[in-house]
Amino acid sequence: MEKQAVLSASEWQVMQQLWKRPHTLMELVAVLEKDIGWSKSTVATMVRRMEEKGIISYTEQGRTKVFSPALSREDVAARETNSLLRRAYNGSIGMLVNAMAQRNDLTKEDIEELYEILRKAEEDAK
Amino acid sequence: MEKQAVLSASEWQVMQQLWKRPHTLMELVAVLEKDIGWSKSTVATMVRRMEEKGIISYTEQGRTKVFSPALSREDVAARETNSLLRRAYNGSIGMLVNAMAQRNDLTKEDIEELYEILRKAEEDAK
DNA sequence: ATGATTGGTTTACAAAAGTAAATCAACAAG
DNA sequence: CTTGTTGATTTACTTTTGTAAACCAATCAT
Repeated sequence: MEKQAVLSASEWQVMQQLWKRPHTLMELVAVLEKDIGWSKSTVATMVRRMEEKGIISYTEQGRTKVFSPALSREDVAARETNSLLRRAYNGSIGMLVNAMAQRNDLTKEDIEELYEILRKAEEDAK
Repeated sequence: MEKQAVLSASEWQVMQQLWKRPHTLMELVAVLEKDIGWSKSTVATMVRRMEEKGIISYTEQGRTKVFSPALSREDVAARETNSLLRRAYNGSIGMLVNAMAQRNDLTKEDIEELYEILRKAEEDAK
């Protein structure tokens, strides 16, 4: 079966950091140890595998590697969104929003914001 | 790391069938073999594991088990949606729709449909 | 130079997921 | 009754993911 997610939950953790700015391995270790309790080796393994998969890349600064995302946040978000739409909502964004509305997961503010977004989208479409 | 998805891609395949109507193992084998080329044993293993996890349940008709979903489509969809929103869009549905608009993933019809949905949502909120 | 520190690599192991062959039990047909 | 079929279970192997201990090489401080 083909994967449905671009990134696993763990990979997201690493990417969230790298999307803020590039990090050395040791910088990642520091923040991920603190935030989610990963050991140094765990972080190192994640990083190595992600590099092998082409999810991240690095440049060498002397003997230190500086890692950066090889996928943009926007791109990953869009791909996972489309994948979810296909699987769960027949590909229809309307169905998604409708489902949320039905469950009262939309606040008044959400609705206002959405109107505004649609207005802008129409404008841009012209 | 905690799971981000309620169902794996393979589990979705099984659920898609069961959400149409209950199936016996052999009915599932027939359709999944045809649709996605799974062997009988593969289907059987999937079904057993999903039953163990409590994702599906069954009643016995004589010596045949009839399987049904133990989770509603709506519920699974909502949970995966919220999980995606949190991970990829800071929890904001507005950001999601905006991202799609930005990428021209919204057709004119999508936009019309969304307006309609928002209008109804407001009405219901009253 | 030498021992501690720092940055990185190797090796490892368990759980989950994907995939399926082989086997078994019950029943139907001859 | 024997046997082929049908429905189901057992067993098994591989890949991916999560997690980390051990180990090594370079640099720094004494």
